[in-house]
Amino acid sequence: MFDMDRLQKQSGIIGTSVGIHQVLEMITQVSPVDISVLVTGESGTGKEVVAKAIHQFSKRNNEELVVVNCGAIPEGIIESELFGHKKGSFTGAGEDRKGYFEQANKGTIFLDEIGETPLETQVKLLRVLESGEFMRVGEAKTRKTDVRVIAATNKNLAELVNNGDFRQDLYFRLKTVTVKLPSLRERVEDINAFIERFALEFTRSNDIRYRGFMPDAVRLMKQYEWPGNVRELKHFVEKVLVLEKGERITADVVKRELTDVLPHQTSFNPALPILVSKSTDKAEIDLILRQLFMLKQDTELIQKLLVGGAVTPTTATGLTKIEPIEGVQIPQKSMEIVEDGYRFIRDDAIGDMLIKDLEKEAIKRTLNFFNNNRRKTARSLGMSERTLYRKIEEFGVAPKIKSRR
Amino acid sequence: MFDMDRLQKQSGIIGTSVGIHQVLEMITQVSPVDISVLVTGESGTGKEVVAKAIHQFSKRNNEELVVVNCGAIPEGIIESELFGHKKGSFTGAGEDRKGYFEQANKGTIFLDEIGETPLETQVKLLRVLESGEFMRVGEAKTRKTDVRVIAATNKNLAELVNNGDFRQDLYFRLKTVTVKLPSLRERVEDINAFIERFALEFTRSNDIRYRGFMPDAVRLMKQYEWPGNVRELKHFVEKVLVLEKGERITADVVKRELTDVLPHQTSFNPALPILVSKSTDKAEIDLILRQLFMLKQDTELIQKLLVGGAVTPTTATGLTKIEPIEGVQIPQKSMEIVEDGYRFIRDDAIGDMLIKDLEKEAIKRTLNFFNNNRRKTARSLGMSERTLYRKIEEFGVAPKIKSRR
DNA sequence: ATTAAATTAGCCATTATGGCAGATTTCATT
DNA sequence: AATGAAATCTGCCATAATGGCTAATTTAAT
Repeated sequence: MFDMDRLQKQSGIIGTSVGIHQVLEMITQVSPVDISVLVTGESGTGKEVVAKAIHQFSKRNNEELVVVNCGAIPEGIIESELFGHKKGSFTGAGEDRKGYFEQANKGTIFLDEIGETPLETQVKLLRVLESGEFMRVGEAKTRKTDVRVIAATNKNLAELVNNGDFRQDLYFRLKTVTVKLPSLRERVEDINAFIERFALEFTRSNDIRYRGFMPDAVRLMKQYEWPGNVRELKHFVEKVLVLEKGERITADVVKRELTDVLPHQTSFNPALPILVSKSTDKAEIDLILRQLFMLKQDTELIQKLLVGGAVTPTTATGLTKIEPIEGVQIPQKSMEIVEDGYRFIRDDAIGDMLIKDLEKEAIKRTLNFFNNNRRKTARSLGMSERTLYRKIEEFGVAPKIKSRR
Repeated sequence: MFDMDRLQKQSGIIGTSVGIHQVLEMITQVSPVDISVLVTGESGTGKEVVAKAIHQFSKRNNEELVVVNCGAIPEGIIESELFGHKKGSFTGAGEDRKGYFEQANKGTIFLDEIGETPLETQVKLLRVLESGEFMRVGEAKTRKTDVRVIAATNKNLAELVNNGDFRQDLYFRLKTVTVKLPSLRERVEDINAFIERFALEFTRSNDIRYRGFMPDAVRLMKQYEWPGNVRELKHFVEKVLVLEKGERITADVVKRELTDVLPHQTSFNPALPILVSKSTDKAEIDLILRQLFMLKQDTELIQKLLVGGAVTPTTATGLTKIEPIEGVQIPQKSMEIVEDGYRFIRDDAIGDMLIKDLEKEAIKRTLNFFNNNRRKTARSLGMSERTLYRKIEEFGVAPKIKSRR
């Protein structure tokens, strides 16, 4: 059994509450064992973080972890995505396309929102769970994969089974081991740690001064239900930090902002029309800041989707240019304002990575970039080929697949 | 000839109007025949939907459909994107790579906004259309591909030819078969179906109650010109649903919102900064709301463009290296990104930095982060303090200014 | 079939790292 | 002002890592 402190540190799981302690214990127990895991918990409780931790501390951690959000894949293509299909080649002439199960061979696949999977697909999931066998769409041949499955849901699967929306056999199969994540209300004592963590991360990466939260403000936050759990808390912390512009966060601020939060926050805030009944300049400015902040979150999502530059900025030609608004101090992500010499490392990584981490990632991704060509990778990174081979061995970062010319 | 109902159901083409009926007829006729198709119609009329339907019911439907928005690709890289390039032919071309025509071999390529293609590129398009032959950028070798081409434009190509902006030979080649999509004003009787469809989709996915549109409201909408066609109608439906907060949509609402529609809905109103500096009344508040709503739409447009604009998601899989255009296949790429280890280094740095560079930057910035505290920096980076001192000396990255505690 | 390029890993000299220690300085607390 | 803890800084030495070199093998292009 390995060190719980190390687990918590390396996995990024925050908290000292009993509930989270049980989760950590469960992770230490199930990680080394090649068994299916079902992670349950309300939306926003960190199911993916847990899945990642399990993979990280499993025997498969040098293999791939493939994360699939079953709820976000349209029904029409989900089987193709999961199991692959017989199609024209993408990377080579004549090769069929692999699905996620094939991609995750030897590794782990995380099926988030498993309760959203169509019934027809569930049959096939059960099969691959039990025997590792699957077939690509449009193909008769049975293929094999060796994948550890971690599934997650925020729904009551038993209820879905009763309703006929989920297969009982698959349900029993998945829930061999269940890790239940507590909601934020069930782990109130962890809120302090979350606040500090989110605040520091956000202020650090956005060049906002941070002066902390007043104790009574934190107390108020602990009394709130947080239907959106950790994710909602994160957004809330970030929001008030922006709105208060570097000042200490008081109970008044928290009270005001929490009472303005509606139970179901969607991508567009229906609170908007209610707030317009205020009439002061301050309220208007706050409203505008609030909305701009949410739009900023949307653009942040888009940035993430863009993967920091996989698409050149020129491909955005023709899009509306959003002008800075004079007189309104909106912090810009410092990634967009690159100081001289700070060019390679993400801002939010500073203070959060070992040199070894950097090295490993650099090697892995540069190898990818050069299609696993060792010579080119070594030259590009400024290390000897001999050393590269050793580090590939050390990090386990490249398959023994040959790549020539 | 196959079932028209099945076609309409599976393709998602909405409408019962004569115009749309003719389109469906045309699709049934051209789909099974390996012939080039030109899809014309105003912006927002659903040209891509038609292209997808044609592919779906063609003999090539088990092969790839590659969707390319020619208008969104910068002139400088369009030939590289379409035909591929030889490594080293320009900055960033780390390896040889295939273009869309090669990728779509045996399948279909949809060239949206074909009228935006540069003249020099048109020559090469004509060649690949006629003989299937093309050359990668920076390479002399002729390659072959077998691709069905569907092109689309909202421009009058004949006029472009007269102006010398489009090649006549390419034009004649493309317009062998033309599918002309009617504007929304030409198919007013389809507006009911669109409204219901958009309303249900939007309210369902955003947890908004839906109480329908009053008949006189719909009547008003049928009298509007809809310069932005179906796309504009969709945005309008969504907007009023949000502003009316689940109440039934009345003719007053429609009248108010339609008369408030600005001529260029995609532009950002620079007046906004001015407005925030004044006291506001209801009308101005409404204006603010509308501007903000349009901003939201802009971000939605960005998302759509990136996910579905240049390359269709169906081509996305098996990403083994970071390539600029493949970055557009965002959903799958982001799944790869959440793999363990892809967290610290900026994407555009890969292939462009030495390990020493990373190390130097990491040390420098982590020192900054810890206010020049050597002990904390060394611990954070996972190196000995002794080594840190040496590297500080080696890199010359810190002043001899003391910093304690 | 041929050839150049690439992969892979052993060997050994050189270089880098980390542990340790001690002198000195700085900071926070009382 | 006094005190103790924390931090800075650098020499020394054992160990670990790197890089140059080599050769056998494999792969891809022609």
